[in-house]
Amino acid sequence: MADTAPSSLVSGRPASARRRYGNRPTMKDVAARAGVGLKTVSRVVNGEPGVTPDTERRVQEAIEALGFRRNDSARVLRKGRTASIGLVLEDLADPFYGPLSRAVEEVARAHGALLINGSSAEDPEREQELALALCARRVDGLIVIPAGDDHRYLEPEIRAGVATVFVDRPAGRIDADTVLSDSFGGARDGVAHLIAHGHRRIGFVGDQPRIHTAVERLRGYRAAMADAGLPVADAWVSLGSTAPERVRAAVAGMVGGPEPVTALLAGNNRVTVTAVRVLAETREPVALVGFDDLDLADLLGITVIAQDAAALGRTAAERLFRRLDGAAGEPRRVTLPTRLIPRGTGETPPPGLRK
Amino acid sequence: MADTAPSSLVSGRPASARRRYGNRPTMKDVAARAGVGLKTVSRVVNGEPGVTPDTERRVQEAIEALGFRRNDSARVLRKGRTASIGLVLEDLADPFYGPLSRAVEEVARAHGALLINGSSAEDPEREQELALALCARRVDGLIVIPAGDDHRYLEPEIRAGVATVFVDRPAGRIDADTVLSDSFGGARDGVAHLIAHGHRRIGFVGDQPRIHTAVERLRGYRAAMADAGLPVADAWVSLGSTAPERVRAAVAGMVGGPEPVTALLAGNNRVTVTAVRVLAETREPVALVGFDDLDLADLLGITVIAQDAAALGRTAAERLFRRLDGAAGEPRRVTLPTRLIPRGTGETPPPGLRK
DNA sequence: CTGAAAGCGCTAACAT
DNA sequence: ATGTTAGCGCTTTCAG
Repeated sequence: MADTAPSSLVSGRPASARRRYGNRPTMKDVAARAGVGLKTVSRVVNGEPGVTPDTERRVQEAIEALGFRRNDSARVLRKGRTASIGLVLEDLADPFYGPLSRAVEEVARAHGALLINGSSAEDPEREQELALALCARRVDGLIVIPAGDDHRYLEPEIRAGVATVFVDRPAGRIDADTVLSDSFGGARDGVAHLIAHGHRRIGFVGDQPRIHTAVERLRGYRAAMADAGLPVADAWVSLGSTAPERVRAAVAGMVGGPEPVTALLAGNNRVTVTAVRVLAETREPVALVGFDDLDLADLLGITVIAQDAAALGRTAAERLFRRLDGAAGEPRRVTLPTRLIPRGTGETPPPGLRK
Repeated sequence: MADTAPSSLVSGRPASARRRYGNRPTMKDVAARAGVGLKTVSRVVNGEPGVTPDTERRVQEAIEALGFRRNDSARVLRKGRTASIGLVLEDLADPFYGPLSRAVEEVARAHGALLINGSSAEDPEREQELALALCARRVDGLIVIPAGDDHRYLEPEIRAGVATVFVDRPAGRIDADTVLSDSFGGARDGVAHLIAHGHRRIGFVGDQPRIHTAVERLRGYRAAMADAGLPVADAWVSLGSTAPERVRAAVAGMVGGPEPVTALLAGNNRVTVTAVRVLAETREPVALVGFDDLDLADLLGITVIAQDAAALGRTAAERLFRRLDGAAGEPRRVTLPTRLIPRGTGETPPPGLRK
């Protein structure tokens, strides 16, 4: 066959020479089979006008017969838009981020875009690696839940036109659109709630201090205590890893120390879960308010400060697509409110006030 | 400037003519700035050998100065592999699928691939639309948690070389690699557990009958009852939507009917959650075993048949990449075991046997 | 209404 | 060690 002929002598590439994409037919193949020009196939595939019904039918038949499917990689290269966005989050397995991601996906879908997810595992390097890999794939936009606190590495990308929105935590050292929950206000409200129920010695167990929300929630905790004129003992505050062992030790220290707390604010869902386990074993009941709602928390009667993870994702995605649609203007910061849901653990009075 | 000159007269495209990808520099631009050939830039970017340290440095400088990042779309077009895989699941917000997806992501990452997620919302059409969109993007492989029961639409894709693995539920009308949990065995064990604790009238509330796992779990339920020589009243079995209202009605009917059940097998995590809520309000305690583990289920003392969602995802992804690495052979079906975790609700004896 | 030609940005194959 | 050329499969442009 023509296999050995120099390619410059044959206009078309012989079918047997196909290798890529596991032998997939191309528009050229469809055109040849339908006896039409390449562009006509393109028109049919993309539903563009200017094709007679008869021609269209012949092309459709060839498409069916060959099992053709448009190669979007090539399309993307030509068009310059991938109709996909990237989402860098901490851990897709975390019940907080699942709904957030799903909400982003729904907005993307409404805009005809696909979503590429990546988990940073709270590792700044991995966040950067992921975000840049997504940029190399030329996602149209990027939504980032930061693990690190320096996002200058994204500057060239943003300048090059990658719309970028930060969620849940603010960007570090760059100015960018951001959507946050009101961590400060939520924590303050939670602690005020405990104070209103008679507590004076209240502890706070939070995430690592390099995480923005952890610091904000601590601020909220301190603000509520200060507002009530209450002192805060050093032993009542513990920031660090949310690994169960660490949290367990922190909680145990607070309830078992010389100045034992009678109530606790748990800094996020993982902390809450462990705190509930530990407190189930204490003799005196300890009041608890957790940041982030949990499945089944109602059945367990856990009082929480709920964030709306889906709203966070939706808001961020909508802002992203508005930018992609050409919205100009300064980066904006949106803060979504939290909601205190009393369910029992937060309304337990301190021992002294008990009936 | 040369802007108006016909492009055939100028070797390079003037910088002002760039439009795509928001004005991004290309390798050509980098080459020009570094005063080297295009291929040399490619070598540096890809870490290929055969570049003097000095040349490399000059190229790196040009890359930095221009903020160049390789366009993977073009690379993909040329190489024929996208280094990405697709995962079509039901709902990323479901606590069962989050960990599954995360496990797939980890395996993908180990193979240098990105993961594109899509939620079918249990809609067969949407599943197909998503799967085919992923194929059009030329994902190297596809992992599908089926919503529909006819996957012949994937035949051309599979023939064209898209490695495909089904998880959690089997493929419909095509033969393909599949990874499942042992729904039948798990349900049978769960019901046997209840029978061993003295129950005779046991109900089953499951998902819609078009969902494979629902049917399998029902089979397991019936097998255990039959093994014990127990009859099954029609009123004790209810398949359908897992929406809270539907489940609530089904459970209420079973515990309040003329032949009230003393124990219940909940067909999946959503059913379990609602069942727990309903049963919390009944006068007589009703025993419960739930399919799928839940966060905090230990604190609530809910006995469950646990599936390992992460193992499901990991196993499927590993099979996928083995296929991508060239593994041949017939499609294989793997069934992962389930594990019964007694925590209380499944060990409650029926009223007659109570102390 | 239809098609030929150019080229998106990159890599493979082949010079030099 | 470095550069040149062709072409991945599609869309854009422009000519019939």
